[in-house]
Amino acid sequence: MTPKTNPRTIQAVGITLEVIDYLHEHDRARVTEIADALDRSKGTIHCHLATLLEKEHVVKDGDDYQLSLRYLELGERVKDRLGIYDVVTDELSDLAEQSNELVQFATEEHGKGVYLYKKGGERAVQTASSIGKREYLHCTSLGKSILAHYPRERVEAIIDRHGLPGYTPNTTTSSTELFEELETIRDRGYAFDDEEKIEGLRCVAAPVKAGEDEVLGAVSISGPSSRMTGDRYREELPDMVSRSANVIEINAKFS
Amino acid sequence: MTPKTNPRTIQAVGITLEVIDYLHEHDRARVTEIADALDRSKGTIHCHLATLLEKEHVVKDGDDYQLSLRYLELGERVKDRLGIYDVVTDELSDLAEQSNELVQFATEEHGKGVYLYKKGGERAVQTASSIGKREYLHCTSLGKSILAHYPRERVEAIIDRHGLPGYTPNTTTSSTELFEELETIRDRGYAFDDEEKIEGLRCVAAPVKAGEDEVLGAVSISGPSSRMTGDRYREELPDMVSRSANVIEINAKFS
DNA sequence: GTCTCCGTTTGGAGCACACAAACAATTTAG
DNA sequence: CTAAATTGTTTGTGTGCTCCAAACGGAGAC
Repeated sequence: MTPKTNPRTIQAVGITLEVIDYLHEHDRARVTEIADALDRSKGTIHCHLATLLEKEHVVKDGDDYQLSLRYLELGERVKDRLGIYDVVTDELSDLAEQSNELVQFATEEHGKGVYLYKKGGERAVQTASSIGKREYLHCTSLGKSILAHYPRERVEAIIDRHGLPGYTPNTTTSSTELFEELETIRDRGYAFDDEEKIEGLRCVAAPVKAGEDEVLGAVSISGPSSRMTGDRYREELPDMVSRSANVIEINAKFS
Repeated sequence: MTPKTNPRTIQAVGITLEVIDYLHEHDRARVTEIADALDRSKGTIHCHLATLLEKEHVVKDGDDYQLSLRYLELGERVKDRLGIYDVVTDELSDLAEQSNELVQFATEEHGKGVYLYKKGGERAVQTASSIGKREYLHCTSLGKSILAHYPRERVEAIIDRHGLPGYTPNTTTSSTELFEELETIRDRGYAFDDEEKIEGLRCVAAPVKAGEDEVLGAVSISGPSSRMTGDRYREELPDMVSRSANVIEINAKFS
């Protein structure tokens, strides 16, 4: 498919990024701990941390290292760049109140869905996902509603990269099946997730588009299967997410 | 003073961090632009960006590169780690409403003040500072109220590193003078900024402490000198920030 | 006291990185 | 429309940087 001679990559930088990821996942860590985890010598990790410290990307507290507040700054900047963040938060607050369920907004990056905002209604389910979390696209309503509006070759590239892992009996793991489903979703305007990622959880999602081709992200409502039934699941909630997605679309144009 | 043999640092990592900083400051950039700015060859920057891309720390849009949403995730995690973020936002909302001025919260890192939250009251002044922004400590009320509770040698280390640059005629640029002022602040419990950073802007700040030694940060109120006069400037507002700082202190213990 | 575990430093060998130059693909000039 | 000028990308190459292993020094543990 893609002959793609591997682009030359820099080992030292790779190690540092692994160190950053490790600190991200463990909050704080010491030299030996990281060295063991990444299978590198203590001296190597020490040098990398010293570099990160000099550039103020980490903070040293005794012998513990943690990511510095610089990442707060970087995160804020990335968030501002999105442009639609404020619109999304406003609209999703309303939607959470209306539906009394968990509502979320996600966008695609590097072939995965990235959750940008979530807001729980009064009786909303708790989920592990939070801001910045990454998730497969093929097994969530958010993901499928985004993929439905991508050109076929882009979807194929994503499948090539990440595959179609199955989580429950309902997960779509065949690409031909997925493409059929995406077509239905594109025509209908919204996507369902009937316990495809987590058993007992049903979701509905609608895409937020900018123009004809570009997809900014998607809005979803999630709830326990016991509450997501009949007309509510098949009509009311789809209407609600579609309306919300539309509101965001319109407001996004003016920001 | 500090013989401090320079800890060995990794050049390649340094370059990548400079690339990240450049992308942070310019939102999006191309290879040649970055190469020129950092005075490196195109090929070099290309390799670094390729590495960042593979590790999904940047996104490529045509020939433009930008920081990926991964930094949103990293930023959220760093924010969560602080632990007092929610307490601060709640309390500062109240304080902004009460005072009708700009209120801010900052903490110290690498010898600079880092703004974590700001909230404008109804008539609040606009400032350039926003979340994550770094500022010298010696010329702001926030900074001075933090420094006042640091041991002398720690303050000296910070002065050694960053100096005492002057911004207005009122800026304290002498270290002996600064130490005298810090003593007064420590005894009094709050700090003033009388147009020491920006002409026409006065501020009051009080520290948020955890135990005897540790300083979590500081709360400040800022406003135009014309409104910050007499008893309001000298008594009312200091009382308000002190009370707010206290509320945060107490709530921080339980989180 | 010794022992063991840290973090840090050092020396050295191998190869990875940064450069320059060639290449390809667009865009601009004319 | 062609030619020239910029792009981004690739490749080859030498140097000097990185990574490792081992030694060092300090902090607890017992």
